[in-house]
Amino acid sequence: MKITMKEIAKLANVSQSTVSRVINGNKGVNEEAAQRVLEVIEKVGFIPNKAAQTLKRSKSHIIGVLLTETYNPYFVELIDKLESESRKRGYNILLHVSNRNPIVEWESVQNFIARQVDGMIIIPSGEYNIERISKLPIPSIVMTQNWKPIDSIGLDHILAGKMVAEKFVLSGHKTFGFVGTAPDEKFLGFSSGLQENGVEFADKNYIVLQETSTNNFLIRRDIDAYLEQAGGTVDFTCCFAANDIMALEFMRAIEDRGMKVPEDISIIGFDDTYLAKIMGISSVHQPIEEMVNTTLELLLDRVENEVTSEPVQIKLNPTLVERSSSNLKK
Amino acid sequence: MKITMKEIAKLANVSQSTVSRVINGNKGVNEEAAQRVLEVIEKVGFIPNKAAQTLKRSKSHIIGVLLTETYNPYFVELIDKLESESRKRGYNILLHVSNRNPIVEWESVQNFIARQVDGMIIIPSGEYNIERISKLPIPSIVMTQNWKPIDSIGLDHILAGKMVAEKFVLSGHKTFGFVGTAPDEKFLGFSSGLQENGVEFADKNYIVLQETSTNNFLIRRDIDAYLEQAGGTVDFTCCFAANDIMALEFMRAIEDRGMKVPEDISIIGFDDTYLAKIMGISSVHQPIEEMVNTTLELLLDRVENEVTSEPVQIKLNPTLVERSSSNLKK
DNA sequence: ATATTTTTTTAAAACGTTTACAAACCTTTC
DNA sequence: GAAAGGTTTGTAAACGTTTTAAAAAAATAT
Repeated sequence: MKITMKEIAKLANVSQSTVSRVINGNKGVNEEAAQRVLEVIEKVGFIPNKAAQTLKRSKSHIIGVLLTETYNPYFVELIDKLESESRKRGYNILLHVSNRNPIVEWESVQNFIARQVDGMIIIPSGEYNIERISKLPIPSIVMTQNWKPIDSIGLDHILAGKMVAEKFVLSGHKTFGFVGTAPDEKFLGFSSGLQENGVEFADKNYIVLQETSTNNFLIRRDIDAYLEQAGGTVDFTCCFAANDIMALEFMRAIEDRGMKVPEDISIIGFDDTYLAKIMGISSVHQPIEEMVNTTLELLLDRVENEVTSEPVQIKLNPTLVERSSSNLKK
Repeated sequence: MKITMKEIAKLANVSQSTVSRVINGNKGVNEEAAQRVLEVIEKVGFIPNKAAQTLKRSKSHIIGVLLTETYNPYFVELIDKLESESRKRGYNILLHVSNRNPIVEWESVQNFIARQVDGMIIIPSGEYNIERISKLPIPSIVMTQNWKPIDSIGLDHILAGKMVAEKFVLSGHKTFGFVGTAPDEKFLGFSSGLQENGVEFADKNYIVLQETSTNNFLIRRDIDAYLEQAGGTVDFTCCFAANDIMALEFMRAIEDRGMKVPEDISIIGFDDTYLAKIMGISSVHQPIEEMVNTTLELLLDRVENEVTSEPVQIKLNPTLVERSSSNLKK
């Protein structure tokens, strides 16, 4: 039923290995014979079986990409770029989404292995599986945050937090808010940045969001809950949000309650996704293009050159894109 | 280097075929031997090579998913659901993005074939490749719109357009706007819906957006251009947008110019993505869950049961979710 | 002419599985 | 105690490629 190199060989009156050579552009094939083979291939529409190639070559030209979630447009912009850049380089993308479930995460990694991926790009759900992933014989790289004993690439979140803190302080703000899930490097940077500038972050101004991957409406729910409990207002004049959706939802929530952005409250988000651009939200820029290119370069270098140097942690520098949601001094 | 069934066999003191039987849970293996095999597998962490399995079984358990673009959150919600549901059913996702380029689209399909996917789910860039895709020996299904000689599933866009038209008319509107790329079924339904209700759509109220997949900022640019040319205002009191982003961008654009939504203009978007939910935009709902489930059911039925009945076109019914961007009569 | 080198071709062994078939081993049963 | 039956096991072929090693053919030199 299915057409294979064997039939091509028969039709072109050569041996199978000759067909293979032609397909792979190997030297030492008579010009005329090669022509005949190509014609037959064209005529019958033969497409080589990559499962067989993978088996024989021990190379699949597949990259496993594991996302935590898709509700954040940032990850989507990332995967879009990843797909096109990988394809350009001759690799295809096998996609998994862990929904921040460490068990699913590990299963996905196992699946990648079973599928013989040449490399894996992982946005981890936490540190749960980092250790064992780093021990795998397959090149793997962690994106969007730096993790320790593994190749990783990400913005310098600490620095980003500090940068925002400094901006706020220099613009005259005295009280500060933060929207995010459990305290992370962004928050760490933010609060220590405040300290370095002689002010203190007040814990009650931390709007804690439940960690969630599937349902972004919890964000608004948690923000509303916070605002209700706080009496419909807020004890700070500027606010840093851990991503653009949070920034947007926070903005909508306080505007619904009559506060004005940026007059009453300045807001800065994170990721600089199209959401921030559309909505005019100031945001810490993620250089997606640079990130993807660097990631693929490193990963494919490991894949193709069997380099086994120490894992590296690549930190990218944050920049702030100012829009109408914040009123900052230059 | 790489560990195979052969070593497992040796270590467990059985033949390779026995190992295979154990792994696949086949009957006729001595309980004690099976136990031994499982222990060895566990101990050395053996994972069967799916490339070899694919080759032998002529079944990859991979589904090729081809998207046009990712800027529209609707497609993202779709792919997220597709990934999780496929995984639940034992299939993995190979992802391609065509960026509405018919050549890339066809290359992706060829790649799917080479990769031995069991089925393909395609959001097409147009009709360019539909014909030849429908002729492939691999089950394929087109999503989000109905296309003719191929399995397809999508909202009834005509009906959706009519529904919106009717809603607007019944709510007392007399002038109507539309935001979208080249006229499609949504617009067709919308304008014929108006006609059926005794009113006419004025061509000058069609805000034409350049077809684009990579850069959503063109949307705002085109809307601004239209508004400038129209003197900063608009000749209609209600507007239907072909997707939620367009609705959102249009809303922002007219609000920036001092018009009020919904007091001056009612807006209804399309897809009912989280964007619409967050921003309070009325929108025609896409039943993503139902769509994905129906798609997979049909596709996997074709894959697993070799059913070769005629292609079907499945039409889903639109419903309208009303939010604060429109002021409609019940 | 033949010997030598070079080019082109083929046959066959892998890659890691699954599976049809046959062999070996137990039980029963008469 | 042998025939019949059922389990369990192993051998080997196959899936569709790539690639090595060797054979064949062609080209060149002597």
